[in-house]
Amino acid sequence: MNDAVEGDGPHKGSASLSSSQQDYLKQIFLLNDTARGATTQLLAERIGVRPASVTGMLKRLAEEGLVERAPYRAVHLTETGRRIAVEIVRHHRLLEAFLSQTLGYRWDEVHEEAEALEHVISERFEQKVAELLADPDRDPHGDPIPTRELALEEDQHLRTLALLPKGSRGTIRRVTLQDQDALNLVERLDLLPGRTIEVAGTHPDGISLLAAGSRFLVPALLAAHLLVDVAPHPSSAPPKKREGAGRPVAHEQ
Amino acid sequence: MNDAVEGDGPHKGSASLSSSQQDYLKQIFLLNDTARGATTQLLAERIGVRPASVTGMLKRLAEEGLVERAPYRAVHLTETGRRIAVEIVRHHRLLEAFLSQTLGYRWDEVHEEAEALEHVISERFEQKVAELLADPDRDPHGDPIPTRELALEEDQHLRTLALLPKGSRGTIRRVTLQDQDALNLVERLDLLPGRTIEVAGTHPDGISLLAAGSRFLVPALLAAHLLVDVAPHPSSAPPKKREGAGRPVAHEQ
DNA sequence: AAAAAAAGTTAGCCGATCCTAATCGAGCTC
DNA sequence: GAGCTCGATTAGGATCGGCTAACTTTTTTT
Ligand SMILES: [Mn+2]
Ligand SMILES: [Mn+2]
Ligand SMILES: [Mn+2]
Ligand SMILES: [Mn+2]
Repeated sequence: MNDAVEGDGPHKGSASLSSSQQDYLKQIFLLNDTARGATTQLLAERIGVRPASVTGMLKRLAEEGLVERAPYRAVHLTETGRRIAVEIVRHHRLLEAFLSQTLGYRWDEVHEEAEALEHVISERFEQKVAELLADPDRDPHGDPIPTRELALEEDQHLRTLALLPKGSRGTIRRVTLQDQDALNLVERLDLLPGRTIEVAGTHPDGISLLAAGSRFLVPALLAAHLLVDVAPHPSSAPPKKREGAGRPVAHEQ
Repeated sequence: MNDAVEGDGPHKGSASLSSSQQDYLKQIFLLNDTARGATTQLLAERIGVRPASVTGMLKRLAEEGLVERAPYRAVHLTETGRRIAVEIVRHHRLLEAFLSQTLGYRWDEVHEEAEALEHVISERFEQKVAELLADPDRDPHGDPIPTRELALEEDQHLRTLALLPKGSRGTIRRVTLQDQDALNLVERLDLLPGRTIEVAGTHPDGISLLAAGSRFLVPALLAAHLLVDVAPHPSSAPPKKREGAGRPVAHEQ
């Protein structure tokens, strides 16, 4: 069977690739600026297949000039591959914003639907949605939406909550999680993008937080995935030395 | 590869079938209340595959209890198969209404996009769109949208423009075409659903029409696909004997 | 009713994507 | 630096949904 959508256009657009290929490219892209890089195993986990399948697909993608790889090494995207990957990330995040804002999806419901739709919508759909939402630059999780020209803003000033010293204050801007349970917890704790918080203390198993008057513990695993826009520290509270393991933050979408 | 979406639920919902299987069921449904029925050849044409592929797929669908067939005969849907088919028709038409009304797609752009999206949206998406549009009962082509409970209104009072006698007046309600060129022509002639028309004369090669002041010829092939809500004939103009071949009207979606 | 035409089916094949089991290699441990 | 361990690859196979070519059945024509 040929899952690939028609339209083997001149520019090798994402439209000529199967959903599966698109997912591989997207995950390679998302893992690329991560500590370990896009390894066979991580890709297998993210995509939900066995490592052997990843090896097979990477070979095919390499043949098509979308990735560059050396056996036993992490893969990298070619420029063409990267363009397609970013295109899909744009679809995904734009769709999440759309589902949330226009269709009234709950915060934790958007991801799954976008995961399937991202491969199917046309450029026209993308365009119309972008218009309708007036070119949003963030999805509901705070992830930046690549522009129409596929430029992707980097969140250089954001810092992982897990690494903030006691006394830090700031605003949660991104939640880089996709696990349903984790998302539900974030919602129950009201730690959605926009929420202002203050670090009340650090512990080996998490971060004690002050937000909206109450104080509670954010598990370390969760804190590693909350990116905070740190407020310029008030002169009265000098920054403390940070602590906690610098576990790499893996983004989804 | 396994194209089928997960979710092998208890009720054998459409979600456990591949897009391909869904398209077969849909086309069988649409051809079923047609003169020739769902034959291998017609299915092959509609779906865009070779007849041999249709035979193969029908066997698989029969094994799964979705169709009943006897070799060399037209296929029929089982009750399960029908339910799934109608579900997909609902998705398709609801999506067309949505693309048109919410995203501002042009009349002739909606079909193709809906063709792909129909297999991918969740029940939640369907639900939210139906809410947003306040349960529309027609898509932009005038095709009835099955209800949430999958009831499908029949257009018994509508008649094919091709068969109307001279002097008939009425309102175009449905355009059962999907060919892009044909759709464009319909739009140029301004024969969209809602347009009031009067038959000025019948010819072997088409129907002469009075609409919005101007008079023009509608090719027979087109006229066969325009369904008209005929106005009660004014007492002064007695109905004439009809003429023209009773070519079966094949619907898409 | 025989022959021709059209429609449908079968057989054999292919490519895409997944799997398991077995093997191989890279990089850390001692 | 010899192993050991874990990650990666290869080999072989399954399934799905297409295709072509050849054959069979039905339908139409003569
Ligand atoms: Mn996806
Ligand atoms: Mn997101
Ligand atoms: Mn379809
Ligand atoms: Mn329609």
